[in-house]
Amino acid sequence: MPYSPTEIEPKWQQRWADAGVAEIDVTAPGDKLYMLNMFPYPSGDLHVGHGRNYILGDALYRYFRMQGRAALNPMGWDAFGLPAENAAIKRGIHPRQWTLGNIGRMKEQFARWGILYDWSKEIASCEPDYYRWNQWLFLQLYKKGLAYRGKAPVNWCPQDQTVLANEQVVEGRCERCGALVEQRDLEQWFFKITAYADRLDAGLDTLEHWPEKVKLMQRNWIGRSLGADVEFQVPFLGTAIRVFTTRPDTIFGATFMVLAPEHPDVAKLIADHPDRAAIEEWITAVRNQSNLERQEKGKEGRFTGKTAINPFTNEEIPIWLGNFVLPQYGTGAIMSVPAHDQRDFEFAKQYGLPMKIVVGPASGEPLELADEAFTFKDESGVSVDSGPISGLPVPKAIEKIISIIEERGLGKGTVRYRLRDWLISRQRYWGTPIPMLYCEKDGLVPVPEEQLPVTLPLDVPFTGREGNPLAKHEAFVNAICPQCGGHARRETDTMDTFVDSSWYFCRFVTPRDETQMFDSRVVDRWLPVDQYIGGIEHAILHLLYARFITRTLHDLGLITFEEPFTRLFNQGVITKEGYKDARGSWVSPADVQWREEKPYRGEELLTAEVTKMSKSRLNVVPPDELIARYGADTERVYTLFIAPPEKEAAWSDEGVVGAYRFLGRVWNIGEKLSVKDAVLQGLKGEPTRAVTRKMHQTIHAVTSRIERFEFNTAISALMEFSNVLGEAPSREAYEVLLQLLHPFAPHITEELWEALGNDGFVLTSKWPVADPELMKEDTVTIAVQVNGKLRGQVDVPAGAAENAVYDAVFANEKIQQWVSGKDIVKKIYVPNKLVNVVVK
RNA sequence: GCGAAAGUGGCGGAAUUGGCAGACGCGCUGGACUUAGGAUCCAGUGGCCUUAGCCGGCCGUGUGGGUUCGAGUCCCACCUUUCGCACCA
Repeated sequence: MPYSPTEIEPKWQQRWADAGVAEIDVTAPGDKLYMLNMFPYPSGDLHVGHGRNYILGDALYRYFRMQGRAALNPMGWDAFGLPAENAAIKRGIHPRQWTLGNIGRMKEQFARWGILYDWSKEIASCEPDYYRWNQWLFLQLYKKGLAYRGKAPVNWCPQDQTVLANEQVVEGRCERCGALVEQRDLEQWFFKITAYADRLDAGLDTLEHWPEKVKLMQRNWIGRSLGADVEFQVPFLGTAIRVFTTRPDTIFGATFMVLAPEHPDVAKLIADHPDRAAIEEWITAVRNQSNLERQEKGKEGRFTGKTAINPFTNEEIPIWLGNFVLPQYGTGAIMSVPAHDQRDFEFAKQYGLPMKIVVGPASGEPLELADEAFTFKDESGVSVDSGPISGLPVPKAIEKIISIIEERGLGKGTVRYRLRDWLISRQRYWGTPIPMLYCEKDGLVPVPEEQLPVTLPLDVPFTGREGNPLAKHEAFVNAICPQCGGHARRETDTMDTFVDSSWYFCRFVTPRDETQMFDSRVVDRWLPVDQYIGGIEHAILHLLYARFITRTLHDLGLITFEEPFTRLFNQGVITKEGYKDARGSWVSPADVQWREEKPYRGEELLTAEVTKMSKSRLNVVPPDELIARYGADTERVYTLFIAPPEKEAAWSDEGVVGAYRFLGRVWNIGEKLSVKDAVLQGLKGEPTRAVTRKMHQTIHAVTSRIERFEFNTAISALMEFSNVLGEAPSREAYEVLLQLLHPFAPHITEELWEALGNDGFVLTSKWPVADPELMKEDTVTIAVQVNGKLRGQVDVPAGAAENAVYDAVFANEKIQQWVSGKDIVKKIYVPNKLVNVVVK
């Protein structure tokens, strides 16, 4: 019988499901292991690029099961979000219906890939029994002052008609739709993530099993910097303006001050300015610019006409307004040290402001300002012309000047963060309603916990215009104030979907609990998640929010851990060639003709570009055809074999057949072994010494490589083993091959396992253990170098004494040609398998 | 500009502690089987030279130096690419 995956795969998928092999009782004892793939947004059809993520997780899950671990592997749906609403507007289908339809299709797809999830724990964030706990969480944070409503300059996406978190703005554009983001002053809901900035930063040091890259990205995003707040007296105001600087050691070189145009003291400072109107006009223009526009326009400033006193030089320094000073960071005011800061330098040059050198190289050579500021950041620089800190290297100077600043009451050493509060409100329908009321009498009133959930009404019209459809739903908007019983208006903003995904991993262990967010005792047993798997695109947003919310849950006394994910793995994306026409539109591969190895559509030459697989680029490989032709096992093996899993990998339709041939060979060996013919019984005998050795080497290799996420080389080791087995089949070794191959190709291995007459699943069999003694080679090949050149090879028994190796080497005829009797052997090295003979 | 990672055949990629570079697979070449092959199986496959053939030799892991008996691997300098951040004082 030839290998026919389409016949065997559905059968085994059904059997696993019927046996409920992945369902786990979280209260039963066992060596727990919580595996988790980031729950997906149910956008519809999955392609082979998505498959990589889940196949990888499933292979690992099956491996841990065979190791005897009580492994939990749940799956759910990050089911709220904009695409559902856009589908509703475009196609008239309700977001819920669209979402549930996609979920159904994706579940089928997971099954066809042979992926095992514990579906008894499935959750969908768009269901009231899930999102009511979002609302409950919101109320707890509100009580603690960690959720608040505030007016702030926010990012507004004119395309999606909603505000965005800072994290969702990429290069000044909406991360989702690419529209240019505008700055607007709006009342919005925030989570006070900044209150946890220090803990989120410090916690990164405890994450030993996270990729360094992700930790670095988070660290940069949190942006902790040490420095000092210093007050500069402003005689005109009669008070001081406070600046933040990370380089207080350069304060003797602060020759002017720059305020953000939004700074609160600006109005007073320019009140009597002769050109007040012009300056105000400029300020308005700057305020309306996005960060991107500000940067593109270059540095611009206006002189206020007023001065401040440098507290160390006692000189009067001019106060300027500058578009490059950010209102949200530090105090919105800076002391400018043009000699030692590139931005200050450019500004000073542009407006002819004075510069003063106060740090020089440790060598003492004099400096001359040319086109750049000198930014000594370490011991390579020493303070000069700086009174009490002159002569000190930069780090020491910073330390000393801060203590002087504090002694003299001018300010203090401070830590500032780049991180800003998390804007969580969205003016969209398909999300968790924020459980707040606006009472005409009592103002802002939280919805009492016993009234949760605030259910999202389903009967709303989707026009795509005039903002949030929820606001037009009278029955939803009108409410009764729980405090005074009078009329209240319900908050119609919904929560950012990142709120949903910042605690879902806790819900999975007790997903049907109707009385609480989760059962703390069970959560404390199963969490933190032992192995979290997902794309690098979540390195900042999701992972930072999840770490933040986990800490708030900890502080609420609900859990005892602070970091939600012990190990993190980010798989790389799958790429494929796409084709663009002259206008830059993507062309369907079906319309591409190849002429002289170049892609054409009709007479038009197209350009080929390798990019991430995506629907819009028309370069997706749908798994259905692939599975119909080669089977899911082939896709699984190919996907894992293609490249190291953390790396980007280029999909190759030809490459797939390699995996298919490999499985075909494994199948054929099984055929030989299971034939009843007595003539072939000889094949079922004991494995030869060479096969036994290879078997143990392979067990060792596959085990250690799976543990290190080196799936590509784990599979190559299995290919080698099967090549050896093909020459000398043996049942014992073959069963081991099936077990080692199972995590990667579960269906074919189950089928062959059964054909050999075994009871039960391979999945539930015990992972083989390698015997180090049997792994060793009998002989060692010695390569001999004479004067650094390879001159011959000798086989010696493994573990031979040095003298025996030496004798064997010189008994070899070939080597003798290169060594004359007069030569003196100076050194002999026997590390593993290479002898190096050096002659004079 | 700042930060991080990576450069190995035609391609994806292997190479515990420095120890036979190119495992495994794709592709390619030749052969077998075929009405057919874009199916399957077998063999070969880094480059150059040498040989009737076996054998043999030289070069080779981005570039240039260094350490070492020995370097893809360690050290120094440089080049290139990718990714992340980007007026954060």
